[in-house]
Amino acid sequence: MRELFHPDVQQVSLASLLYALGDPVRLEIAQRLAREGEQSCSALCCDVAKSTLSHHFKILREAGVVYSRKEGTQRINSLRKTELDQRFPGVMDALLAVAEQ
Amino acid sequence: MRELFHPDVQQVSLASLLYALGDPVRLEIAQRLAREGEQSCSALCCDVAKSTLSHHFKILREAGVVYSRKEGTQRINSLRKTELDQRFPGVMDALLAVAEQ
DNA sequence: TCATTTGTTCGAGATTATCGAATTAAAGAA
DNA sequence: TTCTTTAATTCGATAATCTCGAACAAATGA
Repeated sequence: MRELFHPDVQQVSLASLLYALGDPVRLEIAQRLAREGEQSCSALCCDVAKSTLSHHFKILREAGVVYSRKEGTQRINSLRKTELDQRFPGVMDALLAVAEQ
Repeated sequence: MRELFHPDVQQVSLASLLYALGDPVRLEIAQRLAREGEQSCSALCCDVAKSTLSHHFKILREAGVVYSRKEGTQRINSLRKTELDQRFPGVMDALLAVAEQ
């Protein structure tokens, strides 16, 4: 498993961020990473094929939402909250607060 | 031109809202409606075909972002800000503030 | 070395996006 | 009324993206 690409969040557009979060599965992943902290892809298993989940993580990574580091045979994902807050002040907090209901 | 469907914003999911705003053209439309007030589709002309623009408006309408009323040969669009604020507290304000930069 | 676990990549079929052309609807002029 | 203009939607075709299962790759441990 080779290292994955992570963009500089400062280079990410708001539309890209919203696109990444504009899918029920991806939004739930972001929400759970925020609430439960970093975890592996399999721990976040949603009811989609694992290849589809991999695709969703790729989109989240490329939008700067998620950072994935490898640890053994798995990949641990975390929300890039600090960087997102810097680039998009108030946005993640508002989204996560609404998603909490 | 028949009347168009407008959903109850309370029934709209956060993912649907983000999906609708997760496109550069649609995000710009929402942003301009917020800043400049209601206006016709043609006044908002972006550099896409008008059939594509019509498609974008349909998505914005169905996500509860935009209300369109007919006036003569044109359609006047407005942001459903009050209802969006009620359903998604703080979200539109945060997005519009970031989009301002 | 071999099997297991965890994810990614590949290839195919389904869904969605974009465009130009045709259509509909309202308004105004002849 | 009939014709023209303006504004936007709908249609049909092509392009791009999504989802899935199957195959593959990389690290772990028996």
